[in-house]
Amino acid sequence: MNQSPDARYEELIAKLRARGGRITPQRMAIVRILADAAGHPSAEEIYHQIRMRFPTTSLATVYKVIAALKEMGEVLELGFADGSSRYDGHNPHPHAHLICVRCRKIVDPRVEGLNAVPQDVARAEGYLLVGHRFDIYGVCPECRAAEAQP
Amino acid sequence: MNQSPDARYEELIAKLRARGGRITPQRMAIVRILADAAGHPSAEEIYHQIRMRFPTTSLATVYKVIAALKEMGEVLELGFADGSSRYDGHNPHPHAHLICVRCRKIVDPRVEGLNAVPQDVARAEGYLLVGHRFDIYGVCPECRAAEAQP
DNA sequence: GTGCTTGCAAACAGTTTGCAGATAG
DNA sequence: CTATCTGCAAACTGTTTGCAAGCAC
Repeated sequence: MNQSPDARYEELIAKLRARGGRITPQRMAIVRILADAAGHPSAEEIYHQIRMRFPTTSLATVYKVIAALKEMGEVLELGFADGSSRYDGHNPHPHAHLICVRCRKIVDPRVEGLNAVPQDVARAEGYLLVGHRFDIYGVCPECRAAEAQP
Repeated sequence: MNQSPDARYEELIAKLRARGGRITPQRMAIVRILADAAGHPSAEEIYHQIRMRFPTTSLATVYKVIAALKEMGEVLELGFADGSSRYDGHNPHPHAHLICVRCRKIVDPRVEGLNAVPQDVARAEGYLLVGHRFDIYGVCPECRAAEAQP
């Protein structure tokens, strides 16, 4: 999961093809953006980036390609209460996220001693574990500095 | 926070009044439902319960009253990716939730060794902690039994 | 050539808002 | 009496869907 953007790109394209999917220019571009992304882009952000190279690409296509990758378990969707979503194409397994409430930046922090918690809690209550989500909300260093002298 | 439904009801009404709010029959009924609720009702569920007693109450009023209680920090909103929300009128502080992906039931599980994690992670990354959210997804015992013989 | 994919536009759903009339204090 | 609250209906917003045309294989 700590592979290079290029390797991740090739992997996703190969998995799409193995599934019987067709490799269109739009799909290549969307997968490229997901593989290169340092952060957790939204559909709109992917859409705007795509438009630089393929100006006729539609937002609907972005959603459809992401949906296919989600079904394959290769993209993690972080859905928010306002109906918007952000996507992680690098690490599709549940992991903690640190979210700036001011600039909406999302990073993957290192978290200790959490791995067994979901399974332990589920078992204790008689549940079959399916997944989990752990979001920590805060103000990032840049936004703290910006708030200091507004 | 482990008070009786009646005490919680009185507390919420008193706080609404102290804020200069007016205590209408609709507000009394909505606060009653939140204070009595064992689970985490949705706006629709509150709306349906209200209608048994005050059949002219509108969904908009339910949302407006909940919004006022949220602003006062007395109700915790759990917003989901589909745009829907569930509300906890008992414990407005962030805490873990165990959510059945089949029947959507939400319970508050006991979780060990998590208290310091959000603050530790935020500090380690230079963030100012604002809050957090920890959802564990699973299939509840009742739904597991139901799935065994469909 | 076949059938998956694209792009447009309309639909969707829970929530929010504007406003006129009702009402708590 | 007057400012807040209610209820209706319309608006909002990111996402999803239906369908005809396009294109990968």
